[in-house]
Amino acid sequence: MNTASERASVTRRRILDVAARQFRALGYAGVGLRGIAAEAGMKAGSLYYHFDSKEDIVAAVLEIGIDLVHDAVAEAVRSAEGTQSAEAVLRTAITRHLYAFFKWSDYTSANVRIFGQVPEGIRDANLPARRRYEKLWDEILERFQSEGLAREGIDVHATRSFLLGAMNAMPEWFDSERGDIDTLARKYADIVLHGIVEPGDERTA
Amino acid sequence: MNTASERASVTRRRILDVAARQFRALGYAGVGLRGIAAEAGMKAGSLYYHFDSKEDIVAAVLEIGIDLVHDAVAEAVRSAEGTQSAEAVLRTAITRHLYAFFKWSDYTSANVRIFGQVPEGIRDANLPARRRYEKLWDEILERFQSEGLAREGIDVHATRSFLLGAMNAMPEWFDSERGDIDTLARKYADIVLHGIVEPGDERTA
DNA sequence: GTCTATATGATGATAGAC
DNA sequence: GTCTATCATCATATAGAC
Repeated sequence: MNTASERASVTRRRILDVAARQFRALGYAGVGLRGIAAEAGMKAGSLYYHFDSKEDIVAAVLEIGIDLVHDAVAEAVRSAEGTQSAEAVLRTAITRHLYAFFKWSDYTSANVRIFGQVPEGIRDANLPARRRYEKLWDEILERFQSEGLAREGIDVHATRSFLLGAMNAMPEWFDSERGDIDTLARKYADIVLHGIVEPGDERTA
Repeated sequence: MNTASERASVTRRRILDVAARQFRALGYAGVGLRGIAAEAGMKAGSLYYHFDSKEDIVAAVLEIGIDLVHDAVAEAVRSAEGTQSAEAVLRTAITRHLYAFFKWSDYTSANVRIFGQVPEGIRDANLPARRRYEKLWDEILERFQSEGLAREGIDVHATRSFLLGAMNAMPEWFDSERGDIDTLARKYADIVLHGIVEPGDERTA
């Protein structure tokens, strides 16, 4: 790679960083190319050297948003799968998801928030990445059933949707000044693994 | 009430129904007054007979979104509080929340999706209603602790955020053709109450 | 109550200078 | 690579006829 295209890549990434942050905060239609350009240090027309359209920009943001969190969780799961228990793998996956979500939260949060607002073609293009990530979580949860650890009646699909929904809502209220991700991940894992009720004879409902 | 103002109220409500549906799908900035007016069977200028501004419309949608689900859950909780167990109350609350969320999902989903996108003044105006609803859930969860039913280390605030986040994500994937709300509510309650892992000697993580 | 007409400004996108 | 200038279209909001 020569210097020119390297620098082009850096600029491209800076534009996407800005776009992700603004899409997350303002929604798809709430973000204007003039606003993105201003925060990236250029004029609106200059964006078209790096991207073909606003849709092109948002498509890139959506894809990165899923890929970042997928790779973070998949890497941890693949390396732990042979040696660690299903419970340990789930705890690691939850921790990685929350870390990724918090760290690159602009891209992943933008994906969660604006996915339903973008033009249909952009949504369709992002669907395979989403399905792939959901499948990863289904495999993590299915181990509990194949190893006979799951309570009867557990629905993997409902459990995955429940857990991802809970985790994805985290950036809306979590304050990193008042708590840390590891502690939160442990609390979330505790709930989904064992629930809030002390086991015993209280099953009177 | 005379006939004129009654009909005005009906029209006002029809406008809000349309606005809630569009805000939910397209985000705050993605909705235009022309689009709302068209679907409500009038021209954009006519909206100003019923509302002062676009902000006025979205403020009403946000408020209704919280109030509907709050009243549905609060009514069930208050009537069951003296006679039913903490677990039964939680199960009822989850069922009511999911029903309300599904039934009036345009208003409540719009609130969840666009709350972060509206002008700051509108957000601030909706905050008391949100806080009130969160407090209701905290009280439901605190009963487990005050009655000694909760596992040690349970964090009410984290649990409430976890549970509300999970439930609020439901409209994005739930298909009423393939499942019913009661079954889903039971699964969600089972997870948050007892977790996915069969109690026993598997605590090796 | 709803209409038309309009004021004023922002939007995505393009063309061509530098 | 970034700029300026521009186009056509859209936005919210208002005024006044009916």
